[in-house]
Amino acid sequence: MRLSAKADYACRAMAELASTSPPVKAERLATAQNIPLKFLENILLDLKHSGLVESQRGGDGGYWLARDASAITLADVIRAVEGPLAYVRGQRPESLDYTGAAGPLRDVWVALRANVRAVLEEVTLAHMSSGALPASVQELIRDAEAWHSH
Amino acid sequence: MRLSAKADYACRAMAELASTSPPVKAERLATAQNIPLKFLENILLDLKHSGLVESQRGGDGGYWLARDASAITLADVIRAVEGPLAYVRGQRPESLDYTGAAGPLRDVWVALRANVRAVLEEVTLAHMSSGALPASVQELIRDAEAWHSH
DNA sequence: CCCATAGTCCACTAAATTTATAGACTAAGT
DNA sequence: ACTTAGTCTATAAATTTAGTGGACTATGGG
Repeated sequence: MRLSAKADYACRAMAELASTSPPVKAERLATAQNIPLKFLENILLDLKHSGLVESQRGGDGGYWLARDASAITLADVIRAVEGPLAYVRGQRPESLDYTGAAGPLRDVWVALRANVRAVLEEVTLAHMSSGALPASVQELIRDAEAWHSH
Repeated sequence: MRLSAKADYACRAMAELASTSPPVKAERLATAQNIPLKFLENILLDLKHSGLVESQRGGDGGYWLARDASAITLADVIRAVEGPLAYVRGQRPESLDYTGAAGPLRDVWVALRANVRAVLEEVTLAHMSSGALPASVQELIRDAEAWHSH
């Protein structure tokens, strides 16, 4: 399971946007988050087309969130630049059909997506800029670290 | 978040292997699961190099599981052909370092991976061939379907 | 014991996607 | 008018994914 650089950049740029007073220039986001400027501009355009950010041109221009940071989840951001949250072989889990022994696999992918959603739909940009992640997510991290120290 | 065709094929081939008496020829797996034969051979080679399957050449050759189906998880299979279970920009979550407002993002990716693991480390090939998925996974599916019918 | 055959093994090519860049254009402020 | 900065299209480079051809090897028949 892989998350693209584009999605990672988008999340970082949005986190930065959420904690800077608007409007914010693309160049500032690029240097703050170490993202190639031109690539970032493409991403911001995707985000704008999805209605997550708004912008203004000109000397005093820049970008800002289209709605409150608490009303934008990471899932929204990722979907804006990558399409569906979780897909297998370029298709949605439910549109795959498996024959023979692989039958149950479709259900596994559905479960997998549900668990991906459980994280990405919960975390908002407000969580990001406050630094306090939702309790359910924090618990996952604690468990993961406990696991790791074994 | 995307799972490659290779990983999907590998899981399907292993499910088939787990429910056929050995040795099984690559061609049989390919037709049973509708996978390009030559591509499947590459995948089987990866699986062999990871120690998940064994094989024999010659007229009466074929492939079989290197250990019991209940001791091989989908996570094992995916790691064998794709590398780390969940990675971002080609790197493991914990090796990324984020500055400024994106700081908490690293933890989000860790949580995400934990939740991916919660599914893939639980499901074994024995579950696949019996058709009975683990209870925790079944619950996720029920919730996902309830969600969908809204 | 050697040959023929079936089938695995490996190196390589082709296609697709992702990542990144360049430059022309448009709007906003001074 | 001039400068600054977003918008958009095209395209180039790099990486990943998908797919193929042919060499190699064990087995069974003669």
